[in-house]
Amino acid sequence: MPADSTDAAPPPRFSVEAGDQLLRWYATERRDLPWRRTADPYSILVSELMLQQTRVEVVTPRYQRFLERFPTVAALAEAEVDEVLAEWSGLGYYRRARNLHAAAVAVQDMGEFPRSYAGLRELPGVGDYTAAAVAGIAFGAPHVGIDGNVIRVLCRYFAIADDPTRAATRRVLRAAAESLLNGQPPGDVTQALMELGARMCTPRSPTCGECAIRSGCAARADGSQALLPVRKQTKVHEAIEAAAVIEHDGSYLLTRGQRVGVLTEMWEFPTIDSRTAEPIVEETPPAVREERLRAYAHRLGVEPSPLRAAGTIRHGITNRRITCEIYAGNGTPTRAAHSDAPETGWFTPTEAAQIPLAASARRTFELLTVD
DNA sequence: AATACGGGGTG
DNA sequence: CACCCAGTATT
Repeated sequence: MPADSTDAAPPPRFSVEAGDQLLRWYATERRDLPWRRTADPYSILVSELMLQQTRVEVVTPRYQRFLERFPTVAALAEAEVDEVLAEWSGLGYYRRARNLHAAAVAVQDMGEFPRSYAGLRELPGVGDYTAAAVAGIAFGAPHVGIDGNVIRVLCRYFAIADDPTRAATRRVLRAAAESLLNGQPPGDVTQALMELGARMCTPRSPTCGECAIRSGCAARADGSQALLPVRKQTKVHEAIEAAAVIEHDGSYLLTRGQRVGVLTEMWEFPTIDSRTAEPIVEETPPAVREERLRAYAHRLGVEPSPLRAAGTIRHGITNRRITCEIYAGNGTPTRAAHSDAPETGWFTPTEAAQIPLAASARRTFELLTVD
């Protein structure tokens, strides 16, 4: 034991006054978001899955559209996964869409919507945060959802400089958050903390002078708000790809299943990189890239014309930054694809808008029509 | 505990 | 361009 263990700091807790200040601020200043207008657990679950690692501004229009298409658990459970993925296109983290569909099927099988943290936690795609948030918001259960916003607010308010990804730190944060549950509606506690994190206690340039709980904030007192929460840097890998845009009678060749762990069910243009059967690396000359792409197209059962360089798109998938060169030309389906080739299809741009399309492919379509 | 998983908005 | 977002599942 360290020698100073006897004067360890008391566990951080909110005062009753701070809790009142926070909840009063939330009651008057909360944004009118669509998922705050419903008490339907299914709708709230949809919003929470959609909001995982995705900003409110991006989610809002997509949430409305999703619920118009799949208005109930039953409607979603009866839909095909492909329909759900198509509706999810562009939102990223496509496992969420499959999980949401599977969760709807599970709820149908259970006969009723799980109302407890433990019951919700069993649903696919529902982790600690989402189970706590839905339990509190939809059912008034005494749980606080702790997401990135809440972690930031708590680490600053209590000047917690420990790594918030550590289990011990998470326990401290949870206890601190739950100290707000004293007589307050749990759903409002969660959403008030998140709202504060999104509007005042922002990652950069927080507006501490306007914050509802600035008087008790330890980071504001010592000026450490810009340094909290602490985080370790993530390493980003550079990657290079080449994609073939092959047209035939107004339709374009797309594939899916060409990658291993990523974008497995999303349609893309045929793409090669350093790890594919027709590899390219940074040093590969353009003529060889074009040749490898044609070889790939050949393996897909297509006889391509020579391909011309048509531009470059930059995009990122999680920890990779990708430079993708586009090579465009014509091609004719000639025979069956090689047995281990990925799934292929020909789509007009209109048809492509209705299938699960990776964002890079959407960007590529845009690049072509702008020319 | 570390890593993979999308995509986009923002300073 | 770096950071990071209403995180989860897997290793």
